[in-house]
Amino acid sequence: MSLKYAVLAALLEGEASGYDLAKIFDVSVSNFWAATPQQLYRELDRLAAEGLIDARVVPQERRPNKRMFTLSEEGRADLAAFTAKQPKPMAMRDELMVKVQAADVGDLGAVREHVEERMTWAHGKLARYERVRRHLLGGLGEDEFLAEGERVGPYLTLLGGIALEEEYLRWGRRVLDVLERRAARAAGASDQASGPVS
Amino acid sequence: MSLKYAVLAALLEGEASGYDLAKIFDVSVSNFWAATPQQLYRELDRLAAEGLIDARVVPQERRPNKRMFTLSEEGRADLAAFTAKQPKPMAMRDELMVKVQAADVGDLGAVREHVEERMTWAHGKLARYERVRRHLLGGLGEDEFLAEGERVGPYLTLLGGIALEEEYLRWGRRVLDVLERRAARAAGASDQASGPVS
DNA sequence: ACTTACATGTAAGCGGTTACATGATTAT
DNA sequence: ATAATCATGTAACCGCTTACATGTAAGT
Repeated sequence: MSLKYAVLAALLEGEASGYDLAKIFDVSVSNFWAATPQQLYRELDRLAAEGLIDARVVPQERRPNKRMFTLSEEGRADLAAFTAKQPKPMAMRDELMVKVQAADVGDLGAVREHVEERMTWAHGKLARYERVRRHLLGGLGEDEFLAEGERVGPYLTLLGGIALEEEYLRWGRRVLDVLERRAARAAGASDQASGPVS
Repeated sequence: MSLKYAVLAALLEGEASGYDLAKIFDVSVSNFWAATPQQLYRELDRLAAEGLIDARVVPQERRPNKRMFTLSEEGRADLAAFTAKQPKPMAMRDELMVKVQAADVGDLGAVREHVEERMTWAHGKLARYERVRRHLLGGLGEDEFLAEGERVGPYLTLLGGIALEEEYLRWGRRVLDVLERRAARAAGASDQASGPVS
């Protein structure tokens, strides 16, 4: 129900095609709103039908035509009204956490690998976030930007995303440490079962 | 598709009714998997039909009968196999973040209030997590528990939840600080427009 | 008197996911 | 050669959310 507003908020940054939005959602919005390209295309159709965004078709010679979308005045007003309404609580779904929760009765080694992969991913995300951050700051120092910049919203949500990934990394290191000790203990226990080495 | 495994993992803790699970999901699983009671009741029906959990009806005199569920051997095996499979990436949907993202063109004061409310909520959640934590540790020190405890999974996901909420609080303080300065600046700008106070 | 806890259920509708389909261009 | 980028779209299905429905008992 409010992918709608995530899209309108993304269009505050300026005109974009469905494809552009898919990328934007992938690199910077994904930290608080997940959406697939298909969802975006359908949502854009609806928003255009509602008059909250304006669409224009840009013919291209060597590529498929594209539709570029801009926020309409109605869309901007609707978005502004949305900011005043009570937000729904955050909804999260993370399979990795379910696997960690069940790690003791599952495959300890596999879970450790999953955690490692997620940490690698987090590093990549942080690198991309850092680039977005520099782009947003546009050469200004953070304090200057926060005091003088036109829009701080995207910067603040980005800070949230960065903090989240960094926290994820700290947590991941802890988990790996504990699970490794578990695996060692299990190995030790089976050594004992088959007779300790004198 | 894998509320399924979140439920099976929750049943590792022991027999529970749908109602019990709703509470468990509310106080400790919610940090990585959101589910409503209705979802749980339907999922439990399915899991029982699949033979992954065993159900028994407990007649009660002064209350509605309840169905108590336990993980079956098949369920335990299925869950163990699940831990070895590649996890899907985390999916998050947070309206508050969308509102912060659009704060500059929306209602600054309302957004600040939303952030404050969410911080109050986070404090409550942390207090509950702390209680769950002490319960899990069962009097042991953390290091002891991690080395000797039977199951560390639930403790590790709890640590993740705690870290997440603490991070949320730090981020929230930052956001409030910046948005307050914005509001002050806006007030200052309108002072200037209507003539500064000498 | 009112609210919270206990304990489950049906049904409609919306939103999200997955599979499939097309087809040129640019980079490795 | 192969993969990735650009650029959209349809259709089917599954899962999730919301509203409604029921009824007792204990606590404030």
